[in-house]
Amino acid sequence: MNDFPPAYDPGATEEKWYKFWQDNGLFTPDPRSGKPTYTIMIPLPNVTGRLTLGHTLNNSIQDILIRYKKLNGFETLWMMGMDHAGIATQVVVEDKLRSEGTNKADLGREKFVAEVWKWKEQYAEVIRKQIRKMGFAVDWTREQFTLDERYSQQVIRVFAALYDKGLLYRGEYIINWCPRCGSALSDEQVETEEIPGKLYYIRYPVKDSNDLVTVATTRPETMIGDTAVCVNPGDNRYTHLKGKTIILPIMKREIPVIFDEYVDPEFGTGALKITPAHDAYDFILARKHGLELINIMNNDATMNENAGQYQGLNRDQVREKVLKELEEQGLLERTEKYRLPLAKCERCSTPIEPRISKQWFVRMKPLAEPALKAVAEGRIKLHPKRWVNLYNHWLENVRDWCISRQLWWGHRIPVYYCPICHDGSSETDQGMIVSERRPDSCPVCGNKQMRQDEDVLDTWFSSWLWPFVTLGWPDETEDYARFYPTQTLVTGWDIIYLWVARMIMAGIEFTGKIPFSDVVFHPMIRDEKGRKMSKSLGNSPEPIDLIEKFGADALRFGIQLITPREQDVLFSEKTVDVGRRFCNKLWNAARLIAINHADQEAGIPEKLTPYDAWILKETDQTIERVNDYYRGFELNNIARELYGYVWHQFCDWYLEFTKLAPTVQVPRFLLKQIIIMLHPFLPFITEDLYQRFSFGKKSIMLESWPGRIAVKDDTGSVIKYKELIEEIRVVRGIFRFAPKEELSVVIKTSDRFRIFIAGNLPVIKKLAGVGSVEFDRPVDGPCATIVLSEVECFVMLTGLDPNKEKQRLLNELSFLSGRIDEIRNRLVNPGYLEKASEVTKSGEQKRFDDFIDKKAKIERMMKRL
RNA sequence: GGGCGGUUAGCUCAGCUGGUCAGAGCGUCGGUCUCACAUACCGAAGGUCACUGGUUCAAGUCCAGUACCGCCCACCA
Repeated sequence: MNDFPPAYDPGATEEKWYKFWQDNGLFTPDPRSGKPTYTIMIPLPNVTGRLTLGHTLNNSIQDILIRYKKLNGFETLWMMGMDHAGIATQVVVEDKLRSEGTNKADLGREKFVAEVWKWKEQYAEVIRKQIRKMGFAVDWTREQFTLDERYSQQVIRVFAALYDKGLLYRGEYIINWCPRCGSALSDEQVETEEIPGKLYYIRYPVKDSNDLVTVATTRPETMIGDTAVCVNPGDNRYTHLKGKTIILPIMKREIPVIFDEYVDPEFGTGALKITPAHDAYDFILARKHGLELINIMNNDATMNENAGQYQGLNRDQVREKVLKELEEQGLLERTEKYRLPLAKCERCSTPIEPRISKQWFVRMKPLAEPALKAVAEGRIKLHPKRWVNLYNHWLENVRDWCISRQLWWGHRIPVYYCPICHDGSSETDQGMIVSERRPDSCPVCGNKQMRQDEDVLDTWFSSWLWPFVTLGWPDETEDYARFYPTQTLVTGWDIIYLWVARMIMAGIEFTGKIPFSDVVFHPMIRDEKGRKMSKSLGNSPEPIDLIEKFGADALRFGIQLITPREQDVLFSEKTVDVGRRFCNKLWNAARLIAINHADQEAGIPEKLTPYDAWILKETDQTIERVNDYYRGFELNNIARELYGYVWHQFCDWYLEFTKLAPTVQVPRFLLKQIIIMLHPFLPFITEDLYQRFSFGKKSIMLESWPGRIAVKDDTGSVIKYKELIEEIRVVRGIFRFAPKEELSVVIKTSDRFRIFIAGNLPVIKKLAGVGSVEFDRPVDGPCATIVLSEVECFVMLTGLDPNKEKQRLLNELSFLSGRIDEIRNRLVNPGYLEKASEVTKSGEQKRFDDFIDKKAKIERMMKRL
């Protein structure tokens, strides 16, 4: 057994088998096979960084499903690819440049983009390595990147198509502006956090009177851009302000008082200052009431020329100065503590500035309707179901999607402006062309200096096309015909809006088909104390480190084992260690079979030993349960089920039996079934064992998933035998028999079971430490009594204290009495008799009889002590 | 302000359509180096299933409310 070491060493096998699979094209499907297809699109990782444990969880679920389906005869495709991740990537590259003492402005657009490409190449390789290490069966031959040439062309095409359909528009609106990234963000790319802040009460003088109106605001600095004060028309306190003009303090600007139901009289003073260029709702009010818009900020959130003496200062500095000045003028009435939501950039956590800006938007309502229907009609199923609520809520209230980004890294917007004909306004399309290709000249004036829009598209504007562009759409390619629509999407719920809903919309809109039929949401990973994983806390382990320490299989198995269905995962290394030990257990079980059953066939013979029949029945039940769990995507329960079956049925009992009953026939057969069932979770070790045992196919990946096993033989004797052995072990423990002391037992039982025991004496002797077995002999002297149905077993207590045995029996009796009373009450209950099913009733009755039986026997045994 | 999820042994979690559902793993304690595995084996202890009502012959299991924990959405400055 030199080549079968007693401990499993993942490091020695993993790399080899991954290469083996890849070299043999096992990850690459054949579109021309007649098999049904099963496709999963990987949620494209950002090239920005390395994969986290979250990816490990996410991807291993997909790998398990892919491998399971492949074993079940499907032509499987797991599409690999990465996302250019516009802002995220640009941010990190900018940081890198800064640390090198340069910046993107110095480089210029072209050089900067080239720099990002270099970065991308480097990090894509890190991600690929991580995926290989984990054993993921992604199809490398089809790998794609959202900025690949062909992919980019389709993104641009889609932009033009949406424009032609009237689903795109450009306009000046309040958008979320990240001053740090210098770009617009979509609503979904903003995160809000509640922070302690203050509510400032500021007095605004009324023109031509001594009146003052007090407004409440959390952002006093924006008053520089105020263009009105708004009150509720039903608010009696302010009716006298009708037609009045306010003198805006500091700026000395005259602004009107407007009336709108929007204002809540209960909040603050009931008077609201309106800053249309820097607040989303103020902007809407301004449009409604025809107010002036004053933009007071630059791109980096410093004040511009409209801010007068404050020009050049940043937001915090202005706030301080404005407050100071107001105070000096006696216009700051008071301040109070207030918790307010602060909107921050998802990527760099800089506070968002709502800002007027000219951007491109997608009209979402028309896209949302069919997407809602697809889920409502069950054509797309979400797992767990409860996510449907969230999905519906977002789509029913969907707002238009701001897709332009003021970045350089991304798909440049295919819009061209004629420097002569286009007047720069957003209201007219004069001199503006939306085109997949750069137009040679302006179709109106013939000018050849057409200028392309400087902006790029939101990353998600490319990734929402992922399921079909990767397969060749819009061309009717073989891949597209065979693998689209895909089947399962596996993702975290955090991108249900950003990605899932949008893919559904895009799929239906552009291909006319739903892009996938099941969406499996998995929880988020937290550390063992329930904290979010983050770099700063240092609680985010590197998957690669864990693989090196425990093995990839161990990591995959452990993480599935602890992933709950409804709650976040609390991760700790301990769980990976459980996986590691499980692998070692499996390894050693195989090793035992290799030693003891080297020459056996890996099939089921005609005639079974009772042990074979018993374990085959257990195996069959396990297969059934595992299949059920797969149907509901309950991978945690599959891991649990297989763990329990392999360890506690197969190893603890069956393999022990095989040592004592050498006529057993199915160890090799079972080993083969077991490693096939475990293969989706533990690809490396199972392939390694498969090859060691030469089970037939070139790779375990080409095997077939175990079918159900029909077992006709009665397995009752083995089950009873196990119980008897367990009970004797308990007696050993209670009476502190020395480990090597051999017990003498006398057994009274039915003829059948007596014959069974007599024919299998080595088993009870070894597993229960029994020296002599006698049947039906009168028992004399103190003994411990074990009562099972049809069996009485007396363990001779030579030299031991019978009082302790009495105590045990008393305990047993009191337990039984409790159970008997409980069931009796039920059985005489008229409601129960009327309503319980026959199956239930007969089961209960049988249990009742068993207990009564046991009790009577124990009572008899008590007398004997 | 709406909405969702969770609350079961010390810890992390299973418990589907109400009647063997009071479970597993880890941890703890006691005992074994038994020739596949001490990365193991054998055994034990530990919970009135968050709380309060209700439905039912019968409730971790269904309903309502309460309390904590977590999350999502929302234009109250």
